[in-house]
Amino acid sequence: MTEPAGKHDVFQAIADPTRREILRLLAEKDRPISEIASYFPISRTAVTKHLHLLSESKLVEGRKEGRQKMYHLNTEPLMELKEWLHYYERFWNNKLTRLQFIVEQEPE
Amino acid sequence: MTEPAGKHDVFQAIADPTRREILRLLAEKDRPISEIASYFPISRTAVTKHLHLLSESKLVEGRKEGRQKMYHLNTEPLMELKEWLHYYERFWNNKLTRLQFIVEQEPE
DNA sequence: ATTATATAACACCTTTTGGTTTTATTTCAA
DNA sequence: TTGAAATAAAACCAAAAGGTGTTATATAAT
Repeated sequence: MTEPAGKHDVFQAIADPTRREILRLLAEKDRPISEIASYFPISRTAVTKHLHLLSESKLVEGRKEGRQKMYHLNTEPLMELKEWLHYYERFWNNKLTRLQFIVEQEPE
Repeated sequence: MTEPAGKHDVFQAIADPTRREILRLLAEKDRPISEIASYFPISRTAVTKHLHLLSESKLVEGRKEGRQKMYHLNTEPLMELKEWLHYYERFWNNKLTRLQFIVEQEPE
């Protein structure tokens, strides 16, 4: 039981470069939609859609604050990604082991 | 200069569950197209397309072997993902720090 | 009260994605 | 050499993705 995943999982969410950039912006601090949108050449509506999708995958949360909506980063879902990646880490380890071996064999 | 990325980067490549499953299969061992396809309910042609895309992002390599084409996993491009993830690791660390604090405060 | 701000909710458009089927081409095997 | 196996290549299709613009609606500020 790994979560229903609904249709928009983390993998989907981070596939788009604009969305990754949004996450980056929210990593610095919480920001309202209009501020986020100001960083992109696309329409505010388009940014809102990206935020909705990121919301679905729980990577961001929005709270209403006066007349603006503040968005906040939530990295917890990235754990799934980390775990997924971990499975493939042994391949790198092998490579590192091999690299280590080569380095150790190198003459002065 | 992080690579031209061509249009199909790693993030895109792993966004699709079928493709992730293909990677999983190739992690066990090299396999020919038909064998890979046998694990999915979709057509062999569809699987081939996924393999092409994975090839573009260098996550797999195919070599012709007799009349079949063997595919091989290459995890190196996943490094980019790992680095990307690493940026967000500090948030987890913060959470762990907070958790640690809570646990330490807990009475016997 | 009125107006400007910030967002939400629609309707709509174009390209990409993920899939199909059909038609070659190459290679092994009988 | 004739056929079956394995893939490649092409044309096609529906749905989703990423974008647009327009029209509400709620909130602040004057």
